[in-house]
Amino acid sequence: MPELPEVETVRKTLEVQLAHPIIESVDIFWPRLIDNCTPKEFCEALQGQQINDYQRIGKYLIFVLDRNVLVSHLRMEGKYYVQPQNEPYDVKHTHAIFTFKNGIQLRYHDTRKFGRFYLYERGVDLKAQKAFQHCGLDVFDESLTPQYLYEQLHLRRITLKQALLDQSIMAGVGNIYADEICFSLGYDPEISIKRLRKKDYTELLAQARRIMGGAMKAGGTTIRSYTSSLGVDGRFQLQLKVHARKDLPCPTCGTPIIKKTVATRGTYFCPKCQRKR
DNA sequence: CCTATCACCTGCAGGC
DNA sequence: TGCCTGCAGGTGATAG
Repeated sequence: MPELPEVETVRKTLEVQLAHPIIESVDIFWPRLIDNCTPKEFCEALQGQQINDYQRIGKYLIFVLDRNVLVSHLRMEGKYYVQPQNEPYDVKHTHAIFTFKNGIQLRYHDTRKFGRFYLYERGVDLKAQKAFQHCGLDVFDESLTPQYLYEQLHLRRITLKQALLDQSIMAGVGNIYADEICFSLGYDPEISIKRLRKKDYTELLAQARRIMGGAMKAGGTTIRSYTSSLGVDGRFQLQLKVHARKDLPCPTCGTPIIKKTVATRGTYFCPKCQRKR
């Protein structure tokens, strides 16, 4: 479900809706949700701690507590709901509930159970932990430069789309925005990354940041049924130019958008505007 | 080290 | 209606 802009929207929403509550208790209904400790250890550790801060790196959401840091990756369908304790919830797909002292609950909902939680001691170097072992620099990290992207990518035998999706280099771009970035660059998603010259990486980074920044401003993208933790569905709709627009006219030239599989992912592009080399 | 493929899960749309 | 297949905004493990 969520790429960087959606996770950022969730982060901001939780910051407003929850502020800094104190955890009364935690219930885990799907044990494998917790990646690096047992549910019992997880629940006992969190009890009594306050949520002090909400952060994000790439697609990871980070809750900073008094003594621990809770890292949450929503993968395909993870969602948070902020609801009062007495409100009914979807028992089948709710896998974790955080109950706060003020009677509010934070409920983690995940149809496909792909999402994961990681618990760390506060103060450890997060980037050195298991959750982040394959996580590169966030799209908006100030130390992310065109030079770095060039060094990491230019010798690899992968397509442009694969490069954009590779979280170990630049973290945060997913399948939707990879297509949108390829469109704004005017490249076919399937071109070899080796076709890019060193100078092209400046534009690559600029367009990645422009697309992701615009999506964050719009509050993320909703296709199908993604709902932010506000519980709104479709209020924030970013206008996508190519993704999920098979057979619809290209916004630039009117040519029908093509859908094909690239790097095992459904990929949309304009066969006329996006050059093969 | 690099790349490709499978595994993890469930629900839904479309074809027959 | 029911069954089957393919597909879904992700990523880790594993096989070459």
